[in-house]
Amino acid sequence: MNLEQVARRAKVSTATVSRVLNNASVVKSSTRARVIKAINELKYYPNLHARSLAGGKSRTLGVIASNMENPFFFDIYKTIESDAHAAGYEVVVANTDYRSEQLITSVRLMIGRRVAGLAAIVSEMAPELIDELNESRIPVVFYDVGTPRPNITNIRVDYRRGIDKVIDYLHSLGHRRLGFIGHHDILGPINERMKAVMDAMARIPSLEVRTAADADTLEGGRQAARSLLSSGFDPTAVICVNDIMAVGVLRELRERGLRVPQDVSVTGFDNVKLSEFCYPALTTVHIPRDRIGHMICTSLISKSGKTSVADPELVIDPEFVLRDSTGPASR
Amino acid sequence: MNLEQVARRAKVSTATVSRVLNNASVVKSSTRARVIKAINELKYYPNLHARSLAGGKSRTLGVIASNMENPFFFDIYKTIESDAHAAGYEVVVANTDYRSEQLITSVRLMIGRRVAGLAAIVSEMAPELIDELNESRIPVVFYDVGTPRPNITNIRVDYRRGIDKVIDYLHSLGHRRLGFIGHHDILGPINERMKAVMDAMARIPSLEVRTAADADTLEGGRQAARSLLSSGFDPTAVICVNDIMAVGVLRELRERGLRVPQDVSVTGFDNVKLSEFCYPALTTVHIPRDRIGHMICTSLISKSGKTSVADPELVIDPEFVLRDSTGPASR
DNA sequence: GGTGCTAGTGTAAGCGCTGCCATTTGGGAC
DNA sequence: GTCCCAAATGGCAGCGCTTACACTAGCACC
Repeated sequence: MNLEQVARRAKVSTATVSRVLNNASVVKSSTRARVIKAINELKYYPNLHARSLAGGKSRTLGVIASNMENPFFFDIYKTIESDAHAAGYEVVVANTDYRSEQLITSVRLMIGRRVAGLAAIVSEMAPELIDELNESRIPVVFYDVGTPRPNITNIRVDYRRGIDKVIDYLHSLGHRRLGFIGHHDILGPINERMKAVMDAMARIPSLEVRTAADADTLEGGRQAARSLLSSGFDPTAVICVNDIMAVGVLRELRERGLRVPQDVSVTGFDNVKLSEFCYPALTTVHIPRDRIGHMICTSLISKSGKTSVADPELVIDPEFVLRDSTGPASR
Repeated sequence: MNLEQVARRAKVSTATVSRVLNNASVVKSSTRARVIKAINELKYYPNLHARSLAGGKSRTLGVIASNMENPFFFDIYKTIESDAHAAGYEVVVANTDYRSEQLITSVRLMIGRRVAGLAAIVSEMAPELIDELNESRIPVVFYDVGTPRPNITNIRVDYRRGIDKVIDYLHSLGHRRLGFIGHHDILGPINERMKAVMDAMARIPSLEVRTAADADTLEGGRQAARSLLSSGFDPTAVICVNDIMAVGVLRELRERGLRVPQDVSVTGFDNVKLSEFCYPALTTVHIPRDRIGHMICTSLISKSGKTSVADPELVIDPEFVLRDSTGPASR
């Protein structure tokens, strides 16, 4: 089933069918009607591969995320998807599981698909990609990592400020022994969130901080809490790198008979929907995922075609959200 | 950057480069090495569109789900993805948001992409699709809806049995006034879960059931609970169509000062990871999402190529999981 | 020196579209 | 009736790849 058969049936040329399909240029409305009739009768759906091969473009955006299982990433994805659909684009996703090897594979896959734009919402990085990406001439947005370059926009959240807000708040409540829970990926000394915690420690001398890490899942949060606590360390507050892990921590504390916030305070990050629905509701830091999604889409879709010269770095200042999982230090 | 340039650089023909790329047939290892060198030097990545156009196939599976935001769907997707990758396939997803109009769009998109196989993990349906799908000759697996046909495999969970297990258990604890919370999609009288509840009511005369529905999200669960309770109905147990909505219900009850399970029992469905992490942990029904994912992949990948004649209908019997959100009826 | 293999490569015909350019058609204007 | 100029269509060359099929060595054998 292809253009030619439709053309034959409608007694026109393939070019005309193509014009109808792309509702471009002027096709006499009687002709158009005949073609559309043929298309429907034959249940014809254009071969997208042929289309993008011939057209050289693909009206598809690629989204690569570290962990779609975490609603944080998914929320951004959803916004991108709906914006893209509104603009007539499709979206294809890929997961990296925080592995930069997988990032490379995924980027190459996207290049192979000749996507019209690529959003990398990842915290891992692979330097060799920058070159490949640049040569591919695909507009790219990095969220979280990377530095701005021609054709590459960067969107970042000022995690440091977010973490600082959390730590200052906890400090004001008398907390001095803090646990910090991250996922494996965040352990690298280059990581900004880790650094923020460490810097805060330096800034506020009375602070004692221990860290633990595990997978970026509910279960990972629980495991990390377990290893943090069973080391004999006895924090009055646990700061978590995100809400999902915080919910995991909540469970571990509950099972150990520790009350939140009376015995231990817990904080999340991201302000994912779940943070309001868990018990107790999490004190967290809001990251405007919809705004990020919109920014990404705008940047990608406006850029495809035009080669913007100066690509800005956009930094977002996250907002502290007080709920029920934090309280005065108990000891 | 294309095959020809690589060929020129390696001083071979495009056919040979293609052979190397598909590591097919016999290529002298010295030649192969030269080609690979050229590929790397040029940072060449094959145009996937051209590939599938020329080859007529696409080594891509399509997955269409009703609501990827719900981990139930996502878990199945994840399994499919990892199985697919292991078999050298890629996966593309689409969401329908329970709208059959969107289902149609997505299916056509997948046909346009000439996917090697299509998994529809949806509860909505559109009859006209069956024909289109059949004519497209794409192997299809439906989860949850539809009836088996040539080239279409069906996988179902016996929801009725699951619901029955829940109702019987609650009944044995003395519960007589039950709330049933679903998402909008489930309201249709044809829906099996709804029917199961209604049939149970008929089966056990002393039962009184009221239903409420909202979106398939945490917030939707909460809203549905709100409308159920503010109608003046005072259930001793609330049965939820899935875990996510149940967690939403949990919150609403908590905010109304109702204790779970002392005042009201709550049950979920699916046994999503979150059901263990919320408070109180949900009594639920386990649906083996990994098994479903494997079945889908097996069916799709083995089928692509061979035209299996008899496509079985696979029915899964779900298992009751007792946790902390249920207890004896209070009144 | 022929003949018959096989292993390794090259040639070229599409795959189903799009987009440029050429061609036809149908009215006015004269 | 002629001429001219849109408006509407058709023809066809690619897009970058795969895949018959054809071809060339190189070697063993009679």
